[in-house]
Amino acid sequence: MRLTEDFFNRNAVTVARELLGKYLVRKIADKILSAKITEVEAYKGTEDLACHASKGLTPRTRVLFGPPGRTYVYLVYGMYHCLNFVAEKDGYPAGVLIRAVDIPGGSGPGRLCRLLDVAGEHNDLPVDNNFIWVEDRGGLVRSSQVTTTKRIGVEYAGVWADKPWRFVLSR
DNA sequence: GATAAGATCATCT
DNA sequence: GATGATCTTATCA
Repeated sequence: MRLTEDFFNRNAVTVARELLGKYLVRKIADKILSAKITEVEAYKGTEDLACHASKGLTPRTRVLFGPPGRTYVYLVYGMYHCLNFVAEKDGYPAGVLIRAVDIPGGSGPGRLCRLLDVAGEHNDLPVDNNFIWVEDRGGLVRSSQVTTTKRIGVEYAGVWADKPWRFVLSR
């Protein structure tokens, strides 16, 4: 079944952990693509220097402060997009970055968005949009399959860079 | 196999 | 004017 706002309206780290094993579904025209989520990272709060919201509420981060479950798509390094889902209650900035899904060549957030044709126009879509969403297909994820590590590419964030907020699903 | 550099632009200072 | 929640390609060993 499709995840609703309630799923995302919780601690961002919990949401990230539980997104593992769920299915990312992308609808392009009348074609449906779906893939199991295998790698995520949580970003939460204005104190988390690795989180975009640490800059405060700006036109760009406005989405993160909004209601949970919405999409947050942004451009990094001028050429790649990253796909996130907003977490926690309306007014609290947090999000979960989808780093990888279980499709050939789908590892890495940049490649993921290129393969699924996700770009800037998919930013700030509501939970019940008809383009991209997440489904729970009932598969159980054993804790022994989950690897927890620090987040990638955020060394500049000081102590926040060491937070174990990245979750990887192994086979 | 490993490391280095290049591409490229919205956002913030 | 500087800088990234990245990936690909080139060059070297």
